Amino acid sequence: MNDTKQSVEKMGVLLERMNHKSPLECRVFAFLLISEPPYKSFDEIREFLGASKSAVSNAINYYLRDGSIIYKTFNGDRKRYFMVNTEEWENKIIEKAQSLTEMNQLLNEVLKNRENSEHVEFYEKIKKLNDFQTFLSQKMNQAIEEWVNK
Amino acid sequence: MNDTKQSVEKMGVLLERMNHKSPLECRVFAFLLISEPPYKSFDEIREFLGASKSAVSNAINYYLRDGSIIYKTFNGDRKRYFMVNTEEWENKIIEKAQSLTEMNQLLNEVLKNRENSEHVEFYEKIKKLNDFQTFLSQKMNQAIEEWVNK
DNA sequence: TTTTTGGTTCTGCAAATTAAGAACTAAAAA
DNA sequence: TTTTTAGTTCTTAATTTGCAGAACCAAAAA
Repeated sequence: MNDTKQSVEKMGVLLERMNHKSPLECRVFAFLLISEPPYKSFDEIREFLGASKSAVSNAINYYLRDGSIIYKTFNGDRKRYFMVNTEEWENKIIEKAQSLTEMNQLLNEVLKNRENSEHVEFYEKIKKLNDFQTFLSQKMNQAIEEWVNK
Repeated sequence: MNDTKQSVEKMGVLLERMNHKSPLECRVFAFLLISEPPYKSFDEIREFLGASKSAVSNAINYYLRDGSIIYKTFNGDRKRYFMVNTEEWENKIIEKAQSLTEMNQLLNEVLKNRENSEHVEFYEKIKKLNDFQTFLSQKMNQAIEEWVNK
């Protein structure tokens, strides 16, 4: 149990770095990832994390809207039980892999601005980076497709 | 010129999202990416951005330490001229690409915690995600290697 | 009908971030 | 030697973020 708390903190920190969300949001997600059972009620989450209702409510609703978590209910129990939506997570992985293309946008903007630049060698270096970047994006898309149709 | 200001803002925003640095830091970098010539003095940067010396000083020193920018000097001119370090940028692209492996760390932590879980189907789904994730990381590393040794 | 449950929304505070401004400094120029 | 240049560092102010606490609300239970 205390073990679980430590794991939640550890994974929480990882999530903060990866997903760029607030500490509490990350801990909510981390908890749902390793809690047994993998679905937990509002109040169980709140109590485990020792956080306020408002903070938990906002975190949960953020994830619900975003599709990262879903909830199930049980007969004769008014509570909602929240759990990680693994289907959506696959999409998130794909998105992340494709986020390399943001870099492409940037590099293209640079190239556009430098079309008529006197400083050709700088232009060429940026172009090279763009080629590398494009190459990686392409390989990633191939890899994703390969996995999905299999 | 005003065009340049707009481009700097646009790229600045992109950089904020991608690199998670402060607005001014992002604008300094954006400016160096498209300024003509591609090297600019402290004061030229400060003036173009309409920012304070302290803010510009801190931004520049951040990037210098981090390797993202370098400077050159000219005979008979005491000023340093700062420019984007394209070599380092390639490394940054690689780092970013490899950050997919952070996800692996997380998924492994989840699996470790769930080894003895009753909820096998959830475990299996996470395992599947981990396999996907591992597959992508591997393909990414292959792609990087392929590009670098070529 | 009143009370309880399962939350949601509003208000406000504390901490962190961001950047301005002014005082400062080391090296070069005059 | 004094002054100027090219920044750096320190202090402070303004936002922004993250969250607690309390008031609130609709549906279900009593």
